Amino acid sequence: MATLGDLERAVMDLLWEHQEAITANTLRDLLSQRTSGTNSAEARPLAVTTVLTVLSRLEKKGLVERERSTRPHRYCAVTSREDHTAELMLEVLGSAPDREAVLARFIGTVSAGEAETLRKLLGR
Amino acid sequence: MATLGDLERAVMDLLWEHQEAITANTLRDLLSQRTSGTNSAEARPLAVTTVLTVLSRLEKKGLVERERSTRPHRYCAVTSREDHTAELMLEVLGSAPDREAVLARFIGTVSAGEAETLRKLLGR
DNA sequence: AACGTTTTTCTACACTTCGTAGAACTCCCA
DNA sequence: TGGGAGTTCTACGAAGTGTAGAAAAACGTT
Repeated sequence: MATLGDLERAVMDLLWEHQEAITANTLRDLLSQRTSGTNSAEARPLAVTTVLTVLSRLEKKGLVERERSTRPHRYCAVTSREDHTAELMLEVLGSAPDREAVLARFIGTVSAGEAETLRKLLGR
Repeated sequence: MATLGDLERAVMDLLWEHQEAITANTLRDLLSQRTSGTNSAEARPLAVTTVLTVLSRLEKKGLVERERSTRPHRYCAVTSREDHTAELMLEVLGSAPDREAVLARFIGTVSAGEAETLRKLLGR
């Protein structure tokens, strides 16, 4: 229950960037901007229904919450990106019977600066 | 390119448990054992071709290597489970623009014993 | 060299997820 | 109460996965 598709991912990224809840239309516009830079031929923007479908799926997955009170519904991410990512990492780690060995490998790969941060976070 | 299906996962787990390369038939038997405990009605064991299909797919994904020299081919995992898991964790972390914030959340969740291990691994 | 057995590859199908969006329905304002 | 904005329903194609039969290849034995 972890992986997201490309579009789902893009939507989550936008929701995470915005602190405020936003509408499907706004999202559609933001998505168009995002891709117009990448693509040469100005790809056709997505239909709003497409965005709404994706939002519904994300809602079902528990990643997105919607305000039904306002007329154009507004959507926002349930958890912050950091929390979500950290949770994912734990999910990956969780399935291992040898957590410490995994952590050892993991630590060996983070950058020096990050190692320093970790040291501070771990205290003393 | 990260997620595995249930059967793929089960096969990888068995390959990781075995240090030696093993055949599809052996795997089939091990898989049957594994499920017979869980399931009451002694589910029908998998066909060998099923196991072979899964092994081919895992090979294509670069997770499994096969010895073609011996007649019943023998299969083994390319990387250890720890390495694989650590890599997955990095993959998850990698997509974050705020790696340190993620690490902070992550660290906050590991057990005290693991935190101790991490402290040692980080040195001084 | 031919046969039967074992092993591997090919082909196939059902089911799920995801991107994509039209059709149909619901709301609300003028 | 009619029309436009918004939402839900329904649908379809592509990809990935579990599953395995059919066909092909390889090998040991006579």
